[in-house]
Amino acid sequence: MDNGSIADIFDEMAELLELRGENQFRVRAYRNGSKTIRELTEQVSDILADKSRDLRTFSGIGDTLADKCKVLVETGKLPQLEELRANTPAVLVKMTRIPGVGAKKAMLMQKELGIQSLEELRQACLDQKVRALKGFGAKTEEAILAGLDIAESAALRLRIDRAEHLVQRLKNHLSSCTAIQKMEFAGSYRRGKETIGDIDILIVSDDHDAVMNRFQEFPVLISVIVRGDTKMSIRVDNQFQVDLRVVPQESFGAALQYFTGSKEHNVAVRGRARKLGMTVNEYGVAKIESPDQLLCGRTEEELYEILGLKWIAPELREGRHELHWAEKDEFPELVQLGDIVGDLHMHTTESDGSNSMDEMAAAARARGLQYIAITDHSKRVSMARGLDAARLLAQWEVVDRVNTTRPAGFRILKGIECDILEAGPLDLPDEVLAQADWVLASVHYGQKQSKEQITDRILGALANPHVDAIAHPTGRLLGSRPPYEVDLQAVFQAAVAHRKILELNASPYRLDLSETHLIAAAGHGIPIVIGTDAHSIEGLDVMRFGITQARRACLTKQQVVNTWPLDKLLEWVGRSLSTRRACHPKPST
DNA sequence: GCCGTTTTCGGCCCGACTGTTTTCAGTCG
Repeated sequence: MDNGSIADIFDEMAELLELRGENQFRVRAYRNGSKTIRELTEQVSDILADKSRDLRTFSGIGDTLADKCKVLVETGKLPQLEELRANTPAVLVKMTRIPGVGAKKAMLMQKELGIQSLEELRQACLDQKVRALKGFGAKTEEAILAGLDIAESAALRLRIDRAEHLVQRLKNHLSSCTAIQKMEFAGSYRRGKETIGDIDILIVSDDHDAVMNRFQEFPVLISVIVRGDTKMSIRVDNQFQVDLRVVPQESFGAALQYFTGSKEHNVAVRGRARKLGMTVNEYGVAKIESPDQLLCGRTEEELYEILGLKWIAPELREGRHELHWAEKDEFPELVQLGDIVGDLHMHTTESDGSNSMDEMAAAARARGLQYIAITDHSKRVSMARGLDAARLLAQWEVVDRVNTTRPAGFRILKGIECDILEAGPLDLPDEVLAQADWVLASVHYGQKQSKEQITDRILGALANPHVDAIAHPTGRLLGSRPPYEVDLQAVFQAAVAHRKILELNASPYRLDLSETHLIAAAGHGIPIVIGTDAHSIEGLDVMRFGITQARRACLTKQQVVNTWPLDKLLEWVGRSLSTRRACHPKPST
């Protein structure tokens, strides 16, 4: 059983225990354990197999959870979970997805009315049976009826690019409101997560009503969920939720810190504050004995400082190691967009891109890049008019010619995104690949194959001396296609053995490798290339999403190969500017 | 269920808003 499955089981335990009204700290313990397991860079089974190691050394894992891990790895099942499942009607979990319905209300409705499905719940509301329950009323019943549709489409999260678009629209809409003195977008959007569950807006203003009235006029607003003195939440056209808070100027930093989260980060920050005799809320920091007397709160910097911490980049606020780093001011030097000097994954009109090589090169130069690789598809990707050997060699002749006329300080690399065929071999012969400056290998077909088959295909590509990197290594499309089955541990080991690079595909549709996988890859010392996979000039601009993802995975400039000068990169992959790979074979280890 | 520079027991982050209540529980973030 892999770590993800164990983590899923702990999450389900937490959900079921919560439904049963268990101690909230016990529930949180399962969630914390799940998070720790999910983010481990080694397999739990490997750690358990090593007698000199102990799972309990990882934070959040104690005697009980360590035992449960052992049972899961050995038997693939957890008796306590089976028992909980058997004794908890499945409809309860579904009911809690209705906004405003939590464990208590769900339990009560299920028990008193014998509800077995959401459809039965809908009927009970229509029959006005729900409003008769103790603690319920007409308004609650109406809210449940309205929320049933939302529950069906729950788990909706926006990709980061779509969230960015919504943020821009909100900014444009709100910026005309003169009552707004200051505005910032917080939450998981500010932390740069790959998908966003809701948008949080923070505003400083003396006129709360004016701000909220303007917010209420947002063109795609569907409904107002709540509106109080300082807080307002709306739902927009695609059921997505946007929260707005109006805070005083002197609390802006504390509020920004609080609403940026993550929840786990905030729990850690507040826990630290308590140990120091202080308490933190969204208005500021105070001593426990005089909670009304704020010590600070105007900026995030002063909030962290009073707790003995350096300011923490939002991308790092996930309740992992960031407080330890902030305490000692020993942060990794995170890669930045300005560090990027090359882009090694892009397409042109030769395959399925919409701009020519010349246009892509000019656009890359305009963005300050020093080198790019043209990596059109190989022939297997017939839908995309993939290149066979003859067309590819012809393209490379053009590249050679263009490079002689280009100004110094910019170079196009002869590249290819070569398919790893269903049966295993690469889509182009070695003698062709040997003439490339840069070879990406990737899986596009046969994604339903078994874990062994797909892993073998990728391991085969890594063993090929002409391949430099594996592109989008898990093949996922966020929100629409799960990753294919692949043994990434084996891929990481092979990448190390063959000195290969792995891609972080910066497209917001992919962001592949994921943050957790990047952390694991970096832990193995594997260099990462951040590629845009651009299919047009505009596609080059998705580099920023890749950078954010890399920063969340704590990658430094040194770990990202397209921050390196071209000479260093080519030396690393075993080529020189003037000679072919055949003359300079890559070392085998 | 986890954890420890006061602690192996007794804590565990904190506030806004709503609806159903006559002072607060439930939900959410």
